[in-house]
Amino acid sequence: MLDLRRIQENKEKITELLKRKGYDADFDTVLSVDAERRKAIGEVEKLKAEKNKVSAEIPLLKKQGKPVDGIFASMRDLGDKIAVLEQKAKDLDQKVFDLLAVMPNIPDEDLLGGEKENNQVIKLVGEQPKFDFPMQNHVDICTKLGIIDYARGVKLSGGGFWIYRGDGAKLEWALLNFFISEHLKDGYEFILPPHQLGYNCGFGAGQFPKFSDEVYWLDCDEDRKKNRFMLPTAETALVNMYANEIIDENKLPMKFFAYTPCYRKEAGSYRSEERGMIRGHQFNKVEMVQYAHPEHSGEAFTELVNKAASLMEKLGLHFRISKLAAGDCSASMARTYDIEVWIPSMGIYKEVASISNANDYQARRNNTKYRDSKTGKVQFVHTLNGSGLATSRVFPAIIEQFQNADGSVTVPEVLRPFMGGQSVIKVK
RNA sequence: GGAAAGGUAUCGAAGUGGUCAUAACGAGCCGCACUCGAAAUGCGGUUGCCGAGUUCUCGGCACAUGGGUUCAAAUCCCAUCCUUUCCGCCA
Repeated sequence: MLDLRRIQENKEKITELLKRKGYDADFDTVLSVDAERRKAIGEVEKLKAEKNKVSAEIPLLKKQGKPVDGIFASMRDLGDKIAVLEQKAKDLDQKVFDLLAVMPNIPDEDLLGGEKENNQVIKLVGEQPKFDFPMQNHVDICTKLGIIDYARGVKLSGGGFWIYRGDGAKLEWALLNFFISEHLKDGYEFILPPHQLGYNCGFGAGQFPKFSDEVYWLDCDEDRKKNRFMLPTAETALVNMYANEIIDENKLPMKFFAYTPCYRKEAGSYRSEERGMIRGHQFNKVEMVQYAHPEHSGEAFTELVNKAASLMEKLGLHFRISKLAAGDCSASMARTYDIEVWIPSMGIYKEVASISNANDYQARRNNTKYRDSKTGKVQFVHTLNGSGLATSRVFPAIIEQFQNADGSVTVPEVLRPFMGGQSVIKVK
């Protein structure tokens, strides 16, 4: 949610920044509706003040035995007038809210405008592996090794689902355990949230109302606001834990991570170009979230990027870090860096982690505040999130980057303690 | 799923149509006094949102949420949500 006061003061600047995101903001409409709203509120409050004044006098008059019937009649009229004006003010307030609710976050000033083509690679780690044998893609390798059962996954649930089995399940679980153990070392609190969330969580995270068709809905009430949905990322849960609360300033920054599956419709994506588990309806992810003091959210962002990158480095994978152009950042985010892993069979880098700073955008939507000791005022916190990491891209990258001539796959050293010391996955 | 009780500030809790909503009473927290210091004690302070003029003041709103009755609702009525206890069912 954008700050209307800030828009009022910096209309041109913010309009220009949002243009970089490809969003054409109509601030004149919101501001004029808001002016109407404030005027209506002024009128209502004036009448209410009068009503309150007279109401306070009634018991005194009664005590003195003076007649009050005439006053009752005029108060009834006043009440009717107030009701009409109040409804008007309420409608205008809702209108301002609705207009603001669909506006994306303001991108940081150092971001380039435009979409993916303007993303900047800011770091390249390792190098593309060379194979002196015919390279295979991860779907073929996994199928031959019997560690991912795509066919039976489809049988159970349709396209976009698969079954991890045997060493595949062990490798997946080892990855998650490795991530978890690293985050625990860094002092992040481990959270296992519900996988079904209420509408308010989607709104608070900034995914609703615009993108509410991209998640799986449960229940069958016609009103979506009464239903729950399967979380598309643990961020949606973590970022709403302190909604409507005032956090002690000295508790900031608060650092969390959660493991959950992520459930996404992924409607309209090109399955044929993204074979195997590159894009599924359910994938596992460990997600990091920080609640930060506004003055220190930049440092928190760097920390999250470094944490995600260090996981990739410890796995020994070749990857790069990209700073996203404004138009490639999601609506809620002011800045995003992606960590992208090399998928040899596709010849491209695929996102395994996305680290973002929402600034106060999410906190404004779900009312998450802290009391500032300097000013004594309550203010919105900054929320940041980052994958740490999603396995569904890391898994194929491991399979492909660490494949051997005989069709086996070498297990990264850091994962071996979580796989009972197993160093290679081969046909049984 | 059935029954009962309940939801008021940071916490406990009083208030059962108006003259007790910053909201009694108790605790916490902050400041001051007493003290060499601390404890104890005493005194004072301690909600958020919105609007108007803007270092302060004035006004409005908020007693789970949304409606209703009334000149007037924390209080009466309806609906919804949540909590606790008991019963039933159960991985």
